[in-house]
Amino acid sequence: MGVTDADNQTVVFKERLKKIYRYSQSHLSEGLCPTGKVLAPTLDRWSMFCLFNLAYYETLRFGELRKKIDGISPRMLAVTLRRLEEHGFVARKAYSEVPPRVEYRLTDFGLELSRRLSDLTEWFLGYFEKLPAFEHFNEKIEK
Amino acid sequence: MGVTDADNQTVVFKERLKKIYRYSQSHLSEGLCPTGKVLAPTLDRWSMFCLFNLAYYETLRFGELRKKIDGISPRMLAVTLRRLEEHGFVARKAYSEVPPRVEYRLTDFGLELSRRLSDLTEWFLGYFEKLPAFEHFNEKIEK
DNA sequence: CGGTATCCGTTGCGATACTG
DNA sequence: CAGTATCGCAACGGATACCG
Repeated sequence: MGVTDADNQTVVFKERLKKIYRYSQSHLSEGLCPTGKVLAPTLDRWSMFCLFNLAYYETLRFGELRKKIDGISPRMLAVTLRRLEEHGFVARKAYSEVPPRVEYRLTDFGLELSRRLSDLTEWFLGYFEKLPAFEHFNEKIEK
Repeated sequence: MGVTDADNQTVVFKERLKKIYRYSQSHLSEGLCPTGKVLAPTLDRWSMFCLFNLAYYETLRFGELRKKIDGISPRMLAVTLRRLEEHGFVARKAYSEVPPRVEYRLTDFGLELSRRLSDLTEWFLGYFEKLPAFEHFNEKIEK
C-alpha cells in the first residue's frame, strides 16, 4: 500500500551505501575507497587489455600478450601483470625450460571481474552519444 | 543438444569483449580504456565519497559536503566536484544570493553509476577475507 | 624468451593563504 | 559561503638499454 518496488529498492540501496561508507571511512588514510582499491589496478592504461585478452584467449604467454597489446613496452607489461597477479586477478605459471616459458591466465576472481567490467562498459557505451564529455570519444568510434 | 546455458553465456561474453576491444584500441592514444575513461574520475581519493553522499542525501551544498567528507580540502572538493560535473555525474545549481548558495545533486547518469558501483563494491567486499592482497584491509574492518 | 634497470617528464594531491 | 591561487612533493607511466 503506497510502498512501491522502487521505494524498497531505494531503501536497500541506501543501506548498502551506509555500509560501504563505513568501510571507506576507516580506510581514508590509504588514499582510495574500497571500490577504488580493487578497480584502480584495472583502470590504468593497460590492465583492461590484459584482462580482456586473457578472458578471450584463456591462456597466453608473455610474448603473445605483448604482440596482442599494441604499443606496450616490456616493462609496462611486466608491471601490469605483476600487479594483476598480486591482486589475485591473474595466475602466473612458469615452466623450467630453455628457453623459458611463462603462461598467464585469469583466476576465477579475475574472470568474474572481467565479466562485471564488461557489463559496466557495455552499459555506458550507450551514453557516449548523449553526454558532451564523451563526444570526442564517439567521433573516433564512428571512423 | 550439448549446448549449455554456460556455453551460450561464454559466447555472448566473448562477443562483447571483441566489441569493447575494438573500441578500446581506437582510443589507445588517450591513455585509458573506455571503462577507465568513465570510471577513473570516480576512483580517486574523494570522488566516491562525493557520489555516495549525494546518492544518500540527494542534494547537498558545498559546505555540507565538506563537513561530511572528513579531511577534504576546499581545493580538492572543488576539483573533484568539477570533474564529476564535467563528466555528467553531478549537476551544479548556483543561486544568485548573498551569501552565495550552490547545490549539488547526482544526474540520472550519476545515480545509475553510483548504484552500479555500489553493486560492484558489495560483490567484492565478499572477497576480502579470501584474498591475500586485501588482508590488511580486513584487519582494519574488524577493528 | 621473459623479463630488469635506469632515467625522466607528467600528473595528482596536500597545505596554506586569499577572495567576490 | 563557496570557492581560487600558489607552491611543493611524491607516485606513476614512458622510453631505452640491458640480462639470465
